[in-house]
Amino acid sequence: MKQEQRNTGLDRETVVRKLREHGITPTQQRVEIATVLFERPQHVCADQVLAQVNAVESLVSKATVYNTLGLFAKKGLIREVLVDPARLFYDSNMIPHHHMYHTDSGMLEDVAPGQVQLGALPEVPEGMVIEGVDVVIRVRRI
Amino acid sequence: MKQEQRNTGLDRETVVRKLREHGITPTQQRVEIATVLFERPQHVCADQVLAQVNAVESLVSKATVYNTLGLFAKKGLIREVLVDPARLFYDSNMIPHHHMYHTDSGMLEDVAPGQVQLGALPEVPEGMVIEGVDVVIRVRRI
DNA sequence: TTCTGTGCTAGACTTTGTCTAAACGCAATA
DNA sequence: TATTGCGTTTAGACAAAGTCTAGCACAGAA
Repeated sequence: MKQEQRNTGLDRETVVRKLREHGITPTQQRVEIATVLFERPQHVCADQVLAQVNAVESLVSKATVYNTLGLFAKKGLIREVLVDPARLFYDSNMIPHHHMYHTDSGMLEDVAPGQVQLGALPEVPEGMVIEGVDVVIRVRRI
Repeated sequence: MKQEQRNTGLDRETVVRKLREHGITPTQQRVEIATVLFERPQHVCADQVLAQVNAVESLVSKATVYNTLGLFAKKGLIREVLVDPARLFYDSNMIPHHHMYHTDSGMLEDVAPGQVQLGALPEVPEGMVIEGVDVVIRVRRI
């Protein structure tokens, strides 16, 4: 794999710092993937990340993309979004928010948390903690 | 395929009526599948339905199970539940409710709608309607 | 230098779900 | 009774997302 920096808005140092802040050892491959993820706020699946990372030249393998996305999600750098039964999406926007999913087009939109009033959550069983609350508003053409 | 009735709580006529009420032609296979789904309120994936339907003798093919579950969901007889990235679950309980998902065990629990106060929903784009709002509370062991 | 642990990789593999082409079933018609 | 037609079912091939395995590379410690 090459050492050159990808031409992007986010510089390498910022990405490396971000990884370190989340307890992730910043390897070449992880930095490449993180750079793609944070180029712009977006919803992506593993396949798209793989394609974007390797767009110019082959930098990262499929296994590493899957492993890395899983690691990033576990470490709280990105968030899994379950809307499409066929594939798992990842959201690089960690500011709390919900989603609106267009079932006919597959489009996924962010919904500001203020736009959905989520009140009292139910009791959580003893010894359990809430990992997250996902709200997905499914919409379609009339 | 055999004509015998499965030994269950719900009788065939009730199931047939239920299918008709949802505009579904009640074929032998569809009745078998619906019977399994409504034996008790439960969350099942296609694989489990396939196994349960064919537990005693081969009654329904894989393709038909998948097609039928899709049809039932489209017609509003059952509901798709997206919690596990690896497989699609179906919920035969159509009374509005939410879900609590145990990420470490894969267990899926119902949450009464009253336990989550969902307030004002966001504006829906022109020409679109809300198909449903899914709330999933992900919990895990401390 | 050798050992140990972590990360990366190609490619095989698994699993869920879809597709296809043929056969079936049943009702309506002749 | 035979025929036609349409929706349904089927076995098995297929597709696609994601996981696993075994080996290699590299860095730090002994």
